[in-house]
Amino acid sequence: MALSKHYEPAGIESKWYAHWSDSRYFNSFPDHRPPFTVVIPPPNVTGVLHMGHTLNETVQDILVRRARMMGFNACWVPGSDHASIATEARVVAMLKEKGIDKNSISREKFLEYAFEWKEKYGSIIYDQIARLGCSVDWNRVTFTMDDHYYKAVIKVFVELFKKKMIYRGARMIHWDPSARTALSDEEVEYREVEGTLYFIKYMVEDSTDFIVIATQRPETIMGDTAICVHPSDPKYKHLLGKKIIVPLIHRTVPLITDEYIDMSFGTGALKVTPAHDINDYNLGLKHGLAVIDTLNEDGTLSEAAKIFVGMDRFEARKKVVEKLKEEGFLLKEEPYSTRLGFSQRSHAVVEPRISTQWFVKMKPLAAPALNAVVSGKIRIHPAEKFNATYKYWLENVKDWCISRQLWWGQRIPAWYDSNGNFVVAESESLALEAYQDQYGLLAVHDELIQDEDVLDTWFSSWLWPIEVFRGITNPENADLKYYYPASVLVTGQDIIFFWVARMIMAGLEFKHEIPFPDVYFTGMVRDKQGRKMSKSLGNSPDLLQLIDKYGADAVRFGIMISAPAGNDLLFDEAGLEQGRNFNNKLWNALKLIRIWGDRLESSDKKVSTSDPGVFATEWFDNRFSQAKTEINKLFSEFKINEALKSVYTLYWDDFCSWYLEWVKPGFEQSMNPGIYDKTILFFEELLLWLHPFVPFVTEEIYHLLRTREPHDDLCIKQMLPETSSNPSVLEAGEKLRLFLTVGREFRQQQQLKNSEAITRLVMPKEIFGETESLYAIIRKQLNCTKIEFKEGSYIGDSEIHVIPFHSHQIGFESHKKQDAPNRKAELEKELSYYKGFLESLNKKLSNERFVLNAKQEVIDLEKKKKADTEEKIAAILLTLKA
RNA sequence: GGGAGCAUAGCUCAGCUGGUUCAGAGCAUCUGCCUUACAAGCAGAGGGUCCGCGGUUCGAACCCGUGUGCUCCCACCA
Repeated sequence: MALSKHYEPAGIESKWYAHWSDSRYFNSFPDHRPPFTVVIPPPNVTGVLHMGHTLNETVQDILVRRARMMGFNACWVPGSDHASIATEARVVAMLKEKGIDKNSISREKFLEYAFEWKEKYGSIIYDQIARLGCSVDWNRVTFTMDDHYYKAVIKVFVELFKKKMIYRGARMIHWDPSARTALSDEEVEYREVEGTLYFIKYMVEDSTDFIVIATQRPETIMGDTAICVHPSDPKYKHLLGKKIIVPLIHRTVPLITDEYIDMSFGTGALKVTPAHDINDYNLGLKHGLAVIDTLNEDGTLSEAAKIFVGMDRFEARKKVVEKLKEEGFLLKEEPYSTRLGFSQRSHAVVEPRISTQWFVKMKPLAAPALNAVVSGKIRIHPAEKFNATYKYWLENVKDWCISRQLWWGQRIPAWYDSNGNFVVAESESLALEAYQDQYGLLAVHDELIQDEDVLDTWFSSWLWPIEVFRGITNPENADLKYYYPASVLVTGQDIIFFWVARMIMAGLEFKHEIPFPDVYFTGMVRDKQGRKMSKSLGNSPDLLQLIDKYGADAVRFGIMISAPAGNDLLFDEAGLEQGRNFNNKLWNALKLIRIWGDRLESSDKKVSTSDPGVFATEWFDNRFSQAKTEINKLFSEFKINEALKSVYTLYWDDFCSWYLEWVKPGFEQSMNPGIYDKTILFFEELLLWLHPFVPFVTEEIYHLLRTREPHDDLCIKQMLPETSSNPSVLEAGEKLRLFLTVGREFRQQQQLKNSEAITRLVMPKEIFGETESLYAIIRKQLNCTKIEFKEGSYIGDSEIHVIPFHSHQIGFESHKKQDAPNRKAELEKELSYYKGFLESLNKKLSNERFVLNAKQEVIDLEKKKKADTEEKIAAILLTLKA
């Protein structure tokens, strides 16, 4: 069968993914092998995979596939997150298009629509995960609103409530007026915004005196309940104890003092609006001020505002300014830039608002979670970048607002009677029992009503590594015991607090065990110019289109090759092209080897010691071992992109450019079967090491390389263990490669055509020793008919001499150009080089600090270098004398 | 305002314990090649005040100080 000119991924990818799935290779069950568990960071059910996910999933798949091939029972659990606010917003919008108002339908009806919507769109991400080649266990798909998961969240809520770690209370929280729900602190994003600072005149009661207040939010003046100045501010000394009149509404408020005030900012006087600013709220608490909430849930002005009631907050701002202007209270306006909080989900400007919400006490959870990282039980990669951040957040953590005024999510399991007494229980019937225990019989005409609110999405996600194995709902099950804790968590650094820290808390709190020993943070994926990927910029490519264009392997390759651990990566399609080229390079080696297969010598012919393949195979064997050690080390340090680079070089340079060229039979010559078999083994093993990165092309090639038994598939083959490599063979290989490079250069300089042979090559034997096969490579690669070994002599005039210089560089010179003085100069140059080196070594070794601080092996190494150098100097001196 | 990280070739980055395997890799660029697996390739080349300044040291890309610039996190002063 003739193979196509280029590797064409389209049909091949779907074929193998189907085969892998049908063969249940990725379905894991507990057995005698050690487990390797990864839980996917569940993408939002609303979304499609963007390049950030692509990077994450690729990293996970590389780790999972590699573990599977190293003898672990690999289990990668896929799933998705119900993403309460984001999804609810999408469903509300969808209903609106249909002409349905959310408030006009029942909660039950709404949830029906939501689940319907989820069924329709939730599978998109799963298709994408499959297209990317992810080896997830599709039997374990988990959704955070699955029945068992729902129960787990409720169970945990009740448990924490019983431990008094959840409480209900009125607090100032971030309010999203668009989604009409509370938000946690982490769900608020701050952005720099150009605004205006308004200077407003507040009259002093019974006086013509006034105080000027600077504010950005004049629409909140109706909620003012005090004016505050610094106690020692001379500007306001004479007014202390007076009353101030709020403009427009003519409310009389006290003038209070507090050290909190910055005398130099604005006018040094602050209007205190406890209902609409966190700092004002705290001042209000301290000074016992009234709280007047002038806003409704949707951001319109409330009755309490007295004027512009029902008007949107931003509209009202304009009107208030106009009115202040009319009445002469507005003194001036200044442009002012400030940071405003926006809802991460709805992007509306958030309002600080006092409301009754449910909170989790974080201090008791934070301490063990902090300790897990500080003590090194959990290792974060890269540590230097995130350890400090993690530590700081946990040391300064505030209570977590977990209630959301939404319908899509786990409904808070609290039941209230008409007097506001409440109980928390896992079900309504249990609630009734609990109520009776606590408050006695429910009044005849009363009933228990469940809390309308649902829980923060992250209050469900934090159970992910446990409940995907039913560890909350069925704590003693075999899966949990086998798979928990997970082996590694791979996720984006942006959710370190939302998710990672809280999973660690949950793991320790509910299972008394860390959820994973290693956390690998991937960077943000940005575009070529370093901008964030976003829909509005149109710089976020469509994953499926990329896969169609380049193939999944190329996408995986492209994104990994440019993703240094923990650093942001600039996404550039050039990387995918490189990946495509790489896949093609694999394809072509396959073609070459198959051609050799058709040109085998009769099988009884032995390999002669002068066959180039003898040294070539020995060298590559050693080179491969060396590379394995290196790659394993890189993986253990989670330097996955460097591991890819390493295996890339091993394949392209070492295997293709050197090894294959060395063993390649000459024109119209046949291939030695022994060398051929060895080559296939090398190639197969290379495929094993490449497979985690580029699974499809390697599987395809594996099957085209020779006929296979059914289910002899690459993705479940075991990698051979690391072996030690022989340094002297490696060194000879290095020298040989250098020799050939310089030799080729020399041919070029001499303008020798490929067909023109070098008739005689004169070289000292000590460069390579007695390796017959190695000289065969030189002869073949440099097209040289004869090599002669001479000790530093120069004969004839049509030959080429090989001159060694420096430690292991090799120079060629044609005899014509070679003069004795030149030779002497070369040696002298060399001598001064070695002398300089020796001097530096001596200094280093005689340096007290070096000797004291360096490890013994380092010192030994330096000593060895010194001895070698001395030897070389002696040899050169000897030659010079002669 | 507090904290963290970064600054090395046009771009993205390696560079362990300070030294001569230290000035590197990949990509990009340029030059020459359709050489019997591969032009999605091969063979070469150019390109750097290792951000500036000062210090420690026999010796600094590496350690210390300082300045500058960038990035991120936290806090959110009207």
